[in-house]
Amino acid sequence: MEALDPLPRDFYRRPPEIVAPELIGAIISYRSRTGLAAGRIVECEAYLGARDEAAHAYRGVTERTRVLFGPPGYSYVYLIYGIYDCLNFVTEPEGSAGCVLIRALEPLAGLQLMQRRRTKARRIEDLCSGPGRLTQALGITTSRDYGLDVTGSGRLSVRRGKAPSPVVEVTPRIGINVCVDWPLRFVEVGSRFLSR
DNA sequence: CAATAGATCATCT
DNA sequence: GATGATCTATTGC
Repeated sequence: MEALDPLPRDFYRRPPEIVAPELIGAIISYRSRTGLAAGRIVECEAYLGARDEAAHAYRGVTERTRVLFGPPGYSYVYLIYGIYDCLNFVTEPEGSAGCVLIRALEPLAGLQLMQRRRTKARRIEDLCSGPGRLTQALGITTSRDYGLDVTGSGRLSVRRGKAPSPVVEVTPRIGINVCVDWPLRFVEVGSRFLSR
């Protein structure tokens, strides 16, 4: 797993609607004190920044959205509904604020660790199938993991997946109430590990 | 199986 | 003071 190269910063320095479909099949790994956990991205969504009313960056720079306007290839983590953390990767050149929300993973490594963090998950399919679920399974939190460089070998990294490339399908995004019809959600066709 | 309520708090108005 | 890029448990058919 460590043998695969991380995706370079240039990969992220492009529009999120281009980066997102290419992230399907890529591998996220996270090292915590208790061990390593990793999964393959099977579902994600693009958020476009200034041209996208559903994006956090739409209303400009704030304390929370600061990293979104910085250089690409960093983590944007935030708390939603007071309970769950959501993981995004910053795209676009510095000054422009696109990002990709990771919505579901196919668990690959550290399954036992994930299981321990998500005692409510009864099946493997429930471990990482949702934005709040995967952060819980990996142990990612807003306070610890905001603004990490994911292009190196730090505790959070994203690596290119193995061939063959997955078949990707586009659908509208989930859980928002503006720009509802925009085709910016990307999933691996036929995956058992998607969110509902 | 589908619909719905409740949890819970950082961020923004 | 209102509002979420969600998840789970519970209720009802």
